[in-house]
Amino acid sequence: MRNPKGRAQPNDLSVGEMAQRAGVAVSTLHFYEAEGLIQSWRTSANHRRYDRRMLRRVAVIRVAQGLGIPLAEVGKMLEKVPMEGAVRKGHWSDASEAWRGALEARIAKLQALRDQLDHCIGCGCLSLENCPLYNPNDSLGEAGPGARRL
Amino acid sequence: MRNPKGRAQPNDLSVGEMAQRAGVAVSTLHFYEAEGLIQSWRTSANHRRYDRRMLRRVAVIRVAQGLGIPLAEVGKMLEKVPMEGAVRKGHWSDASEAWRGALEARIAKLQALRDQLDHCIGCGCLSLENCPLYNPNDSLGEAGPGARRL
DNA sequence: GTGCGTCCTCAAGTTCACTTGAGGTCAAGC
DNA sequence: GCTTGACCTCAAGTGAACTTGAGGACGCAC
Repeated sequence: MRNPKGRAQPNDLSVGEMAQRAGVAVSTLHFYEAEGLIQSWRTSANHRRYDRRMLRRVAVIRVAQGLGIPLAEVGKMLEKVPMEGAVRKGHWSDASEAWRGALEARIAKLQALRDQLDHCIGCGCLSLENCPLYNPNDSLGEAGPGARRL
Repeated sequence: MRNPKGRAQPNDLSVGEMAQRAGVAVSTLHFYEAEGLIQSWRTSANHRRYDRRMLRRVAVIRVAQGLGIPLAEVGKMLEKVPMEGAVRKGHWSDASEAWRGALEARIAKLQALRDQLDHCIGCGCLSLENCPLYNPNDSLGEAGPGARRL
């Protein structure tokens, strides 16, 4: 990506600037770029330059990370939002729609945990079968890290 | 732990039984035990036997895991509940109390994400400074995996 | 022309939460 | 007496999400 706009964009950000403004390490941006989550173009000195919209993408990635959603999922969601060309509001809302169900489920689960932690744990219903909280098979980032079965 | 009760407890569970009932792999139980999250005694054949209350501990661990809370945090919370002797309801509610604040915060964050995903992402406020969602420094499992700075 | 700061790449290291594998014990059933 | 199944230990591997380190390039300032 060697400056697709064909000219210098003084508003574009260097890695250092991006890192500072997004609150992440430079190495993290390198990593996200290698994973295809964000994109940059290069100056003649081979330095990265980021369009400001990448800031928004990074912010979304971090929020999702904070909620325990794996990068692969975030990546799928972000595919709906173009990196170049016009980004309409509709792109983002299309993307967000895909997450609504999972978010709702997560909220419900957390609320159930909060409301029932005393009672539910106290009464033993967390011993599995009857508990509304304990449902091993749900998706979107609930798998967690670690080696998985083949 | 060589049967502290001094006699066979026919209601106690083997690893296999525990694994099946808790919905986790046998290796996971070995791992949790090595981490001090659960406890067992051994038969004369050196096989593990679990008190039924360990089922509840495992369930709590799994729920917490599903919410992205790291094992170290879960361990601290579980320290409040004794592994042997009488477990009173108060033990669990004491333990749960420590989590309330963090759970509330998490719920609020998720709700904000749900309610504002369209608008917030669409309008660009996720570009950091103004966004109620994007707050890099909070605790209880929001750090995520990976190498950390020394 | 010599620092200094910022950037580059690529390989290897790290943490967490497990899983997998090799090699072995023990009790029950045929 | 041999196989089968469930269990044991200990070491090493795995995947995700990064970080750290080595070695080097570029551009500006003095």
